[in-house]
Amino acid sequence: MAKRKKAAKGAGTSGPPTKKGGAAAAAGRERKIEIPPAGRAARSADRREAILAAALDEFSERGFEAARLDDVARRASIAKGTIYLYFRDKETLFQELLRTMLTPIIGGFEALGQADVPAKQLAEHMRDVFVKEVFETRRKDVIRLMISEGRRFPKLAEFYYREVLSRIFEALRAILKRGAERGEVPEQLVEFPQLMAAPGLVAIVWTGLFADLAPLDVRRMMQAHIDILFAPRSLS
Amino acid sequence: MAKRKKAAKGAGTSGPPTKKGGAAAAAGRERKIEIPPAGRAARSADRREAILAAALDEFSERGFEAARLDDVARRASIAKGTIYLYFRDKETLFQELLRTMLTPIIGGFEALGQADVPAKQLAEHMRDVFVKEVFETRRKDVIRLMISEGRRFPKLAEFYYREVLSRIFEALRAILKRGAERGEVPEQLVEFPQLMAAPGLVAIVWTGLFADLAPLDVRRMMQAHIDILFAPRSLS
DNA sequence: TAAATATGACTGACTAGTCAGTCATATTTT
DNA sequence: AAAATATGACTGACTAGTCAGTCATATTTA
Repeated sequence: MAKRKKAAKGAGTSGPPTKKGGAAAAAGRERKIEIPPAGRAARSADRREAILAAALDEFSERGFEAARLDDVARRASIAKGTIYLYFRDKETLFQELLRTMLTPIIGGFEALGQADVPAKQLAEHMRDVFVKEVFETRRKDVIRLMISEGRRFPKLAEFYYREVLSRIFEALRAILKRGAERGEVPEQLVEFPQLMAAPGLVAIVWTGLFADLAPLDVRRMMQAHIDILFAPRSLS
Repeated sequence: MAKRKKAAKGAGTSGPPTKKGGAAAAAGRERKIEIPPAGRAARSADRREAILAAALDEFSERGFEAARLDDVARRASIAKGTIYLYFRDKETLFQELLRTMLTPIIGGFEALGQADVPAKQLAEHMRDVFVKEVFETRRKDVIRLMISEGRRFPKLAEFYYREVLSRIFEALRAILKRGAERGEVPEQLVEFPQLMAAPGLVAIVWTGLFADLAPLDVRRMMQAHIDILFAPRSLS
């Protein structure tokens, strides 16, 4: 459909593709298969990042359904069509966003599983990592998105479980098991590491809903939790 | 979201609107027509319930934005327009749904705060109530909706906090305080009753996202949690 | 090196559809 | 019959996704 060109064609400022003398053109047939110019590649990566950043803002402010790609584009200072050069569709953009933000946190937690240190100390370190790397960053918003929308994206939930949660819990279990053997920690925690991570979830959900109504001192709550779990226990 | 806010006559938060003179509609607190013919009132209440039930299905399956009122109507076996005889708009329907489902659970929990029984026993009773009245009912879905969408409905979050959470936590605090004084329970819990309720949140979120991937025995998890919290403790 | 040519990233007007909310009409109740 | 209810076709605001066209930059040719 001819849309309607507003711009008057500039009377051939620069020659449009006139096939011109066939002989000469035929010469350089094949394309050089070289790496794309650095400039373009870099620009491309920047664009992608800008889109993801804008998407994070919009998605966490309005939710997946209500977020408008027009707004994402505006926020990223690009045209809407450009988004589709980088992501197949809205859903893919959403999923890529979560994947991109969540993947990096895995390594850090996993490494902790190895260290052979008193469990309580490890727990306190994990709490610090959580507060600093998740709760005080945009990752908190990403996890909130996961919690809010994950149900409608089973693939995403699976990814999150497989790539993030199960690994963290694996590490956690190792720590807790060692701790339980030394009597530092109740045995039940080994079976339900969720109980160890629960305050992190509470923190994210609570602050999302009631930050103004009833502020929560997340760090202190997590400390209290650790103090309870790792308190010296009587023999049972 | 609502596209255009027209005058939106009549239709309060609940009850069929009296379309009559616009003035009359907004009139008194209580309905003008008290003790309406049984048949009518009953039918009306049924309709309202049917709509709410259908809305719960649709909202929890698709989320607030994606849920279609056409589907709600179909599910309730009524015409779409009928919904608007009972609820002002989609948002009101949503909020009424949450209010209606959540309000009843308050009483039960609050009553527990009074009983003078060992804290652990109370905790186990609360767990039973939670499992039976929340986790094994549709209320679990309602709370999931609250968690997922609450952020975009600050009024609703406030209602939930004021009418539900703060009351439950009040009762919880009373129990925990007594328990702490008797040394049954660590003192930190009094300051952060959230730590007591955390497994409930974990249960709802976890089963929503990972039910298939990694089933969770909620009852046992909650029991483990109670066992940890109420384990005999060494003097500190 | 400069001019000519080719590339593909980028744009945004546009299409095709969706769905909340309305209202003229129909049905039921009194 | 009149009033109260219910219906569902209809409207129009809104938006995901498309694609013909542009233009800055890269590549080739002279």
